[in-house]
Amino acid sequence: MLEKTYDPQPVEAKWRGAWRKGGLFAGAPPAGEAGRCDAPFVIVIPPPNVTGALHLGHALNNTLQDILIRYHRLHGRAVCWVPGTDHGGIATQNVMERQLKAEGKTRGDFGREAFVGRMQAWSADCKKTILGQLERLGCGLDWEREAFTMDEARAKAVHRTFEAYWSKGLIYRGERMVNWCVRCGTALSDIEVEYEERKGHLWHIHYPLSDGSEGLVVATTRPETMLGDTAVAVHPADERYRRLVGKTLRLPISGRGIPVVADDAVESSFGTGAVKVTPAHDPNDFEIAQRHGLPVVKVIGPDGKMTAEAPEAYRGLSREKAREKVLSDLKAGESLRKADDHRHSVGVCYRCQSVVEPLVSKQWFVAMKDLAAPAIKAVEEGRFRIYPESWTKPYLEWLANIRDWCISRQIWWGHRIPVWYCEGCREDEAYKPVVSAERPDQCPACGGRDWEQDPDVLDTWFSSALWPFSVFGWPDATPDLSYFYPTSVLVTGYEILYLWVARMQMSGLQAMGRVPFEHALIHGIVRDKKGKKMSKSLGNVIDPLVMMDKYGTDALRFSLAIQAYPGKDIPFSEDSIVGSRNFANKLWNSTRFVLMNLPETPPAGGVAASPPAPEGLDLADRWILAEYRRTLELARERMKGYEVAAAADALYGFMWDKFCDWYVELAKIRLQGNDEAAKAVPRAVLTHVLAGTLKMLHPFMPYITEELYAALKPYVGESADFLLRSGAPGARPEWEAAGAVREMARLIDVIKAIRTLRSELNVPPGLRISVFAAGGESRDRDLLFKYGGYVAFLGRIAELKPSKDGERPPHSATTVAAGMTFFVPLEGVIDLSKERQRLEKEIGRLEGESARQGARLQDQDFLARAPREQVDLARGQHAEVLSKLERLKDILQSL
RNA sequence: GGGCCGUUAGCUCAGCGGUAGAGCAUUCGCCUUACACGCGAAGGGUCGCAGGUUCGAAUCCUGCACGGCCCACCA
Repeated sequence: MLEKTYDPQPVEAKWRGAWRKGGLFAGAPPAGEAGRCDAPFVIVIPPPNVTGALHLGHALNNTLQDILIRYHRLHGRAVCWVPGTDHGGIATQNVMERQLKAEGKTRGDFGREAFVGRMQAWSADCKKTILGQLERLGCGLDWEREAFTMDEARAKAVHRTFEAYWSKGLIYRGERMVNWCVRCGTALSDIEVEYEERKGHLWHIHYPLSDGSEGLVVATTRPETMLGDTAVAVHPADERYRRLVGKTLRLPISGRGIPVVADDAVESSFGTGAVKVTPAHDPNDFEIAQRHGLPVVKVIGPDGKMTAEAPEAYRGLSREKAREKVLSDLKAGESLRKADDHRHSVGVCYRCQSVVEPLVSKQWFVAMKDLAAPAIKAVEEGRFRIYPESWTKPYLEWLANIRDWCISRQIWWGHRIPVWYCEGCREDEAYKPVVSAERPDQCPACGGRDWEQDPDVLDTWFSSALWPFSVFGWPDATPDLSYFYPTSVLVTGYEILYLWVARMQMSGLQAMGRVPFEHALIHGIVRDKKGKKMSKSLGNVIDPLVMMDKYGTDALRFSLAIQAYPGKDIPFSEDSIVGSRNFANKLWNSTRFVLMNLPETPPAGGVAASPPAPEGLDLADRWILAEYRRTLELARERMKGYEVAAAADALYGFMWDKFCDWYVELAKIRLQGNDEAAKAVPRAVLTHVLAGTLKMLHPFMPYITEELYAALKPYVGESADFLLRSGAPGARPEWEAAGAVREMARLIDVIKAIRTLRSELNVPPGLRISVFAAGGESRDRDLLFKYGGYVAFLGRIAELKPSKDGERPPHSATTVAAGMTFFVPLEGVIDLSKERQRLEKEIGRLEGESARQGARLQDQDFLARAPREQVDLARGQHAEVLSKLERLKDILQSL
């Protein structure tokens, strides 16, 4: 016999081992060509970075994927879910460098090779940890396929892609304005910069003409960059400055002469309408400089300190210190005219949050326009769809306005750029380096053998972009690749829609000629209950591992799933897990109940193997079977549209409200009776519906459902080793009959009315009352007395009888339901004034409703234009309310 | 500056043309032999505001307010 409450830990451990041992999650292409017409359902995991442990975001992301994978496997599809991890470039190196710092060391102390070796060892540990945690989450990943974005096979894919882009002219190297993270010491791509509104100042600085006369005032938020100014720009149509265009200004502090130029990009209404131009440290200024042939003076170096090109007194100062000094020097020279408070957005590194420095430097880029075009087309032609659809527009707009992708990073952890420079030739202006994964042999130009590889590594997203086909062995033409590509759906958060999803689409279309996945399911971010992002510094992090320990994995999964409406953030708190834990317990106990009522030795073939004769079915049986089928259909429909949360909700509601609260209770009537023969039907129905619901819930709560289904298996006549191998749950239309849902609704109406009456009049729960029914249509009366047992059992009624001549017995309370009046004699219990109050309240409520309905039925427009069934419905409802009212008023009168 | 999403019960959210639901919280009553991680009952909302379309709007359209997010070169 099962314990009274569900204890997740031993159950989880047991099945985790059994699933792996049983090879439940292996997916392989069928040997012959025969099976290939049946497209498999395939997901590649968004590979977690090898930086640490699983967080709630991973838990959500992978729970959703596992739900889809298990759901499709349950429904007979061949499935494959590929596990793996991402080396995570900057982010991972940062974590390591922080560790080193704690030891008082830097990566420089190790040297490149030793450092990478250490990273390798450490990341291998992380990999193990993370994959182990995913398994603990219950993820049905095909463990044999584990991939890593920086393993040998993926390196091959990276090199092949680099070569392909290079030979097509899509990759180039150039001296351009990039976003530079001073702290990480590397360039970033445009989308790796986050923008934050910050308080700052708009400084007004006076630049005199070179002859010492008045000149003009510029406005800037970054005064320290003035040391690198090479011009001042004004709008060509700006009357205020027209006379100055072409003149030379004297740059304060450094004393250099710089020209005033006219450029359309200047907004006359902003600041003073005159812009200082610092081509080396501002993307706009860089463009202005290019248009006017201005020199580029780099005053801030990659280390964030002032360079040798800055005036002597500034060299070596940090950006921040330099700003202070510039300001005080300007003040001293009376050049600083004004300082306004000014809010503006500041770019920060998405990995370390430090302020990004726009810097001109030599980097590798991918030209994106030609790659983006097919990706746009794929959406327009319906080959790629995003769920929820609302992300489609931003996605397309981003692609349409795409900018070139800076792919080189000045760090050590990553794929080394496969480019080699011949020492003999590289000084040559026109020298073209050699692209090759391996060290080249002889230089084709000079015959030299002295090579140096480009020191940079590739953006981590470069290898991530290849993931959906690199995991299947591309660039080799493997059977896996032809069977599993394109994959079915990608599940991820909206925060990496551009960073990753778009780039996979582009590279997939480029390399394979087909989209890498047909659908993208975009989920939200897990936040704390106040809607704040979880972060260690805020101390609001909920650790999924702790939650799994405390409430069980299934509870964690279900609480995430039932809140995961597509695209919506999830405000998560421990409370939401408690509810799901309780639900798990509900499943546990309802199964316990069913098992208690089944024979100890299962009959051959089980109790639910063949349908009972339809005439043997009671109303409750027919009703639950109809509700069950409806729920299966609803859940499947929702899963088809990736409405995972809505599917979970449908199953939850059915299981708890319909099955447990009503059917199980009604089944007790027969199960607790003495008629042994009468027990067969509820046993069969309970078993059938419960087993099927557990199956349907299995993708959401795999452990507990596997455990419970295993206990139920002999009674279902099932022999498969795992639930997922036992076929999809089916309804039994042959067991159903029309009208059951309507009839049960009538009876539920009556039962609820009687329960309410009892509760409101404080009738002791143990007191078995008598109930007399009067009035009503014969159809309802027949139903009531035919199933009087239901009402009596659930309403705790000793006798349910027609009232004599429709009279109200003395000292009785009254209620109306299903078109009938019910009298409950309560001598000694009933408080007359309380009963009067109760009736008055009910009458008041009904009168309001009746008035509203009446007005509607008076409305000629409604009668003339609304569909017939709506009018009939309204009439029927009104009649019912009126009759209820009339009867209650009579009774109130007679009190 | 552009775009997207949201604004529904105390809280968190469903519903998205037929007159408002869930979970949690609250109140009352129950250890009714599956489950107190439970059962029964109750209270609580002019569905952000203003117009419009419609017989009928929380649901569709327009405008506004507030909140959030994404994008954009506001020096």
